[in-house]
This record gives sequence, structure tokens and C-alpha cells, in this order.
Amino acid sequence: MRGERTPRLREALEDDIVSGRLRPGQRLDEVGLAARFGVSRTPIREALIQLSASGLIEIRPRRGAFVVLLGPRELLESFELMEELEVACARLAAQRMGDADRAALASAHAACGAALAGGDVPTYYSANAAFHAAIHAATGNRVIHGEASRLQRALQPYNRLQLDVPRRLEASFAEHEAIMAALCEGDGVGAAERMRAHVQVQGERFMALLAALQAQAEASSASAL
Amino acid sequence: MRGERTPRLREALEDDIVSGRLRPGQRLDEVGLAARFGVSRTPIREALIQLSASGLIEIRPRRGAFVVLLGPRELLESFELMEELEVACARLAAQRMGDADRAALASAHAACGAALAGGDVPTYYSANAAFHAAIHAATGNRVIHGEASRLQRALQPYNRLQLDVPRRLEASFAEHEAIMAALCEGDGVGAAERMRAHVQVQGERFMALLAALQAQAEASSASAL
DNA sequence: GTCAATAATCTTGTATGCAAGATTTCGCTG
DNA sequence: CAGCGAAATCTTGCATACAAGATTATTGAC
Repeated sequence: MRGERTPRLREALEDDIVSGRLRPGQRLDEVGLAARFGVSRTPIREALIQLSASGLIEIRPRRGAFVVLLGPRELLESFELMEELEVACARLAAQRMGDADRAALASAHAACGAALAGGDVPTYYSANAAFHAAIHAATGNRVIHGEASRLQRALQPYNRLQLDVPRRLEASFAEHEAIMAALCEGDGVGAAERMRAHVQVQGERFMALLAALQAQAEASSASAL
Repeated sequence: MRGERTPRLREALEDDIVSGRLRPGQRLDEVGLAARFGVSRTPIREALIQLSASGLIEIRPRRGAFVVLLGPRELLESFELMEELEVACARLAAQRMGDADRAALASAHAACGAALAGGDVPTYYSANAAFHAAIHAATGNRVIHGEASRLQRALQPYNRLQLDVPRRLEASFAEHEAIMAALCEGDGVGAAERMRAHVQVQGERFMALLAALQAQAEASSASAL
């Protein structure tokens, strides 16, 4: 039949992982996936290798492919890299963004505002992702944009774990507004500073949640002994 | 012996590309590689997919795999990302490096000095790479370390194109010394600033060389008409 | 009844075969 | 002789086959 099944498979599996239909830690069976998509194991394997390279799954030799379950350390380290990339993007975008970039950013910000007003948390998360993606794109640097997007996707499954702290979304939206203001003024240093504070809050909140979950898990496993 | 051929193939091909035995733009024939390594096309294909994901080769559908030949724009963008990663590594390393990291850094710096004293330019380049790798490792962040190393490898083939400007190596060595001093004092801001200046000089020199080569190529192709 | 060793089974890793798209070559026309 | 087109050839993309390591089940001993 017509070529190019592997990219389609890769996108479908990537979507399954990022959207959460496939849970972290879950095993991906080659023959099962082949049957599900109606293809042979070969393109499935090639798609899995690509997903492994982008960090969404891990292939253990002779054991199979597993949706990546980042440990606390790797999560912390990944968030730290994300922080550095976001800060760099903010600084570069402030120096270089054009009218189209400003319009796209304003549009994404407006979508965040609409989601916030409607109290729609899932929509806010995706609009938030679009806001940051708009900044990545506004750097005009496709390599940096690609890396930032890839890491954002790899961390996406963990974002959904975040608790909805009452006033956090409002604060996040206000921070976005301050970042956008600095960006549009061409204030690279200001945009970078505000971006770092913004993502650090997210990261710290996330790690606190993680620590709580871990303590809970340890307590339950200890009580099970 | 039976299992795990793909990783070995990937490493061999990666070494061929990074070392320059395979030139940018060159096509990689699956059957030829299979014959050369004494395996079938299957593990070759899987190794090529992995190399494609790490940015060393590009796979064009139905056309084959080619050693990546970055254009001026992509090179500039990649150097810009490298700059941001190096700066972030310097700042983080200054805050966190331990005695072992300091020793490794000093050792790499000494190797640079020895290569410089001996006038051995290729050795200086590899010692320089080790110096920067020591800083990446000293961040204590494996994710960032991995990304920085990957990008460094992807850009390695282009470093060898650099001209040997008379006093550049001495200046580079002096900059390393200043960076190392800031790192050992725990001066994150100073280390970051010096690192940015250091890699910017390299990047600018490289782009100037690239522009010269490009002008030369256009002139020769124009004269050929 | 539990543990361990071994056999049965399952899954991955690699090889091979085949079809479709890309490339090259050869022939035809102007 | 140059330019265009079609057929032959080559290469990739996918399917299938098979072997070796991993997992599970079974059986035997204590």
C-alpha cells in the first residue's frame, strides 16, 4: 500500500501518551499495537524507536517498550532544563518578535483568559501550553523552538497530575500578562526574569505535590508490611 | 554475541560521522552498510532511525538517509541553542560542583594547556570538548548534561572546518581559565557571563568563516556559468 | 504447602522476501 | 545534438519467518 505508515503510527502513539490514554509505566506490546493499527510489527518498531528518542517511551532490550515514568530526580532535572529553555526563549523573543508573533501571543493569552473566566481548568492547561509555544516560536529560532516543544510534550503527562490550587490559575494568568508586557516592550531582561519566576513557581509547586504523593505512597506501602 | 547489534551499529556510525569519516551531505546506503557490517538491513535501519532522532542524519522518505548538512540558518540556530545551554551549565555548575567535578575540570584544563604548548590543534579541540563536557557533568543534572552532549556531538563535524587563527587558541585557553576561576569560586553570574562571551566568540568566528566559504562557493559557481 | 528447577510459551531481535516509489538509462522526437 | 519520455533498475517501506532470550507455568522435592 501507500508508504509512510510509520509517521502516522508515531503521531497516534505520541497522542495516546501525551493525552494520558497510555499511562506512564505501561508496557507497549508490539504485536498488540500491530493488530490494533492493522500493520506489521516492523513499522510499529520504527515508531517506537522514534518515540524512545524523543523521550516519551523507554525501550529496555529484550524486555519491551514502556511509557516513560520519570522518577523524582529526572522530573526535577527535566523541569530545570525546561526553565532554562523558557528563560532563553523569553529573552530572545523580546529581542526579535514581529507583529505576527505579537498577535499570536495575544491570541493565546486571550484564550487563557477565556478558560480562566469559564473556570475550565483543562482548557486553561492547553491554552497555557499554546501561550508558551507562541513564545518559543517568537524566538525565530526553529532549533530552540523544536527542543522546547519536544520537552514540553515529554513533560505534558505529568502536568495533568497537578492539583488545582484555588488561586493559582489567576496568579499564572497575571504572570503571563506581565511576561507579555515585557516581551512587547522588547525588554529581554525583564521578560527573562519574569519567565524564570513563573516557571519556578510551577516547578516548585509540582515538586511539592510529587513529594506529597511519594510520602503518601511510602506510608501506604509501610502500612502494608 | 547474538543480541544487541543495533546499539553497536549506531555507535559505529555515530563515530564515523562525528569523526568526519562520513562527510555531511553523504548518502548512507542501507544495503551497503549491511554488507559492510555483516548484518541485514533491519538493524541498520533501526540504527539510522536513532541517528536521525539525535540529529546526525536526516531520513528523507523513499529517498534514503543522508549525513546532516546544516545550512547557515540551522547552524546559527544550533549555535545559539548551544550558547544558552553552555551558559546555563556554567551557572548551575558554579552553584553545585563538588571536589570531584573541580578535579575533573582542572584535569581537562591542564590537557588543553598541554595541547596548546605542543601546538597540537586537533588535540586542543578534543581537550576543549572535554573541558566543556566536564562543566556539563558538574551541573549534576543528567538531563541537561545529556542534551548539551548530544548537541555538542551534532555540531562536532562543523568544528573541524574552523580555520586556525593565530592567537585564537591562546585566547580560548585564557577564557577557560577565567571561567574555571569563577566556577571554583561559586560565582554563578560571573561564570555565566564569561561562558557566554567565550562561546559567542567561537560562534561569531565560525559564522564569519561560513560566510566567507559561502561567498567563495557562490563566486566559483558564478564563474562556472 | 512452599520453594525451586525445568519445560512450555511468549516476545523481541534479526533475516529475508516482495511491492511500490525513485532514479537512471536508453530511445525517440524535434 | 538537445530535450523529453518511458522502461529498466535500484532502493526503500512493509510483511513475514525464524531464532534466542525472557517470562510463565508445571512438576517435583522437602
